[in-house]
Amino acid sequence: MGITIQEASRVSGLSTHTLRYYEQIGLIHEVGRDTGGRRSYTQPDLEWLDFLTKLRTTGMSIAEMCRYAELRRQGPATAAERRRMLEVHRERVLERIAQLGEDLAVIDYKIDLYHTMEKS
Amino acid sequence: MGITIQEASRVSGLSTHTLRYYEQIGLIHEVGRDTGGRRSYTQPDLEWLDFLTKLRTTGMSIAEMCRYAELRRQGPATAAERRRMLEVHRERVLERIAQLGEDLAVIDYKIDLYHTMEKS
DNA sequence: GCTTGACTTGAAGTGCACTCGAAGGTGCAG
DNA sequence: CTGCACCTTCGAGTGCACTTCAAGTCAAGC
Repeated sequence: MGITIQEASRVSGLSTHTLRYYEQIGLIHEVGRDTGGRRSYTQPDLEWLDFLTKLRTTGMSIAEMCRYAELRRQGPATAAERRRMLEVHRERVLERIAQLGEDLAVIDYKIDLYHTMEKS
Repeated sequence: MGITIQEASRVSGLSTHTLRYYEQIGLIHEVGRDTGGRRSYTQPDLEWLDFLTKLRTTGMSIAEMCRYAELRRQGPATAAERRRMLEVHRERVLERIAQLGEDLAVIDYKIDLYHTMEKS
């Protein structure tokens, strides 16, 4: 019914180690097991992993992701709180992008200086 | 002539610990000392720290910054190599910004979903 | 039936970038 | 002259996010 940890690793881009680690700390809840006790990842699992990865790459800490995952497990009653978490995170990402843009401008300026130096 | 490590910390936004650490690993070369052997930071030191901080916040590793600092110490002959390092880094930053933008769109979409959920 | 390779678990280890602690030196206020 | 804050060096410690290890289990191919 689901796919193996190897395939889930390939699809999600996370190592099998990381997949087990995420499960252990409660980021992915109760991944199903086949008859031999092996993990079996479903489509919803993979979609959740995908979203988790986006939170990670945008700089959310594992601890905060755990908090979000826990709220999610508690069901629809926590929807508003989860939304607020995402909104707070969204602001952080916007700030980060703005900061990167500023710093990039300085780096560009430096590169230009080097070009000028090399030509003269 | 220069300022104390406390003042340099305030101006640069780096802790005194970090300033000493950066010096120890060779990121800032030969910070001057006063008669009592205390560090004395000059304006060029502070400008260099500022640039280092921009490299850091844009994700350059300490190891790569050390490499850049070493080239800088070797003088103008290494200018082209330093420029190339910055150009490579620049590409990484651009990619990072693009990635953040994409992920942000997904987060925005999720926030929207929550709004819809809450209204219905 | 036996080997091979991928799976399971829990615990220990790694790398990065700091961050802190210990032990001692310096300079100024009272 | 004494206390006190702040400086020095060097080495050890911390937190995060994995990553690897050790020891054992299971299914498929020869």
